[in-house]
Amino acid sequence: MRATGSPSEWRPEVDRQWAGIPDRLRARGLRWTPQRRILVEVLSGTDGHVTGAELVERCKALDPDTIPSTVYRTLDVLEDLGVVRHSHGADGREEFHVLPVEEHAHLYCRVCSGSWELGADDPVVAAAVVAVRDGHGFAIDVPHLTLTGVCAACRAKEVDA
Amino acid sequence: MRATGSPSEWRPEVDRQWAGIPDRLRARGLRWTPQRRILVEVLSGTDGHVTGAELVERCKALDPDTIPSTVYRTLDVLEDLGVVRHSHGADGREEFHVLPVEEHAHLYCRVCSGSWELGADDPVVAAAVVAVRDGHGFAIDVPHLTLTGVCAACRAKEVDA
DNA sequence: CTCGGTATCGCAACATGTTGCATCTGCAGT
DNA sequence: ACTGCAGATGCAACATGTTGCGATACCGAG
Repeated sequence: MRATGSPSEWRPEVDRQWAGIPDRLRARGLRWTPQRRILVEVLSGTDGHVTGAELVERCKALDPDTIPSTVYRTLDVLEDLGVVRHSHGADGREEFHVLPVEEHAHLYCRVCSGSWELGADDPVVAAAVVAVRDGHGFAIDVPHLTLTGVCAACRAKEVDA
Repeated sequence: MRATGSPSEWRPEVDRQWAGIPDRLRARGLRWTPQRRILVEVLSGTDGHVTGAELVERCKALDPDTIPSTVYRTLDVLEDLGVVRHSHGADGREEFHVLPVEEHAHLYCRVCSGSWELGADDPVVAAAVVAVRDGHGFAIDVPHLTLTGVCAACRAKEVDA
């Protein structure tokens, strides 16, 4: 029974995650609504990071009647489901990561506003996580982490000035 | 000429820092205004962390005509002067540190909402700073750093559940 | 297929900052 | 003391979320 009547192209790993969401909601006594469908549609076409405001915009593109508070509340629900994760960027704004993505932290340069990812498997990150856990009993949420500072390029320039 | 005509008690280390602010502003072509005097007065009586909103409230207590945007703009100026530093708490809200305080990062538990300080001289922090600098050429702003995660106590409880 | 409970929605008000602009004022120079 | 002007202020509008509440509609049971 493979590909029986499947319309457009079928990307198993990706689509299966989104297809299961309605039932995963109902299994928790939650509901599958048109508004949630819109947001999930937007998320399924999103790669990497997005701000809350960006998601609201993209939902409005699909449905001009989109209400921001509904989007934010749905994002909370989806975070409980493990579909997205949020962190706060260097400016304090919300930033959402669509899963599955490799867990990663961010480096943000306050001089040039540039941003880099730091994989959770980066030796530096891994060492810090273990050190904080052993030294303080504290388990860090790596993906929630943004390190603010000055990047190599900007540091070089500052020396000149 | 010691304590000549000094009214109330004189706390050299503390008061001198605040007393120098007007001239430090003028030296940069900036101005010393009543609104700034109010904010500096509030800051001089503040210990540790405060949110922006809290500072606005305290200024309003001294002068009901206080305008929030003026407070925020003055905080920017004072940050340039090195009088305060800001970071973003786990919820993304602004958090100001009144100097001089030892540089420190924060641990924030997303389960119990507890918060702990982590000194810049903490071996874990120091090691991470050096590692990121050597590994990525990136200089971390330690005081801007908030690590979100789960504290030891809450981790113990989660195992039970 | 209808019904009822309750999760969700839409909306309005609020919280916390940020920004543009016309007006005002601190203060350096005379 | 007076004056000019760049730096500050006040105000209003906006950006990004959050929250309370009454109305709506999803969906499991009968």
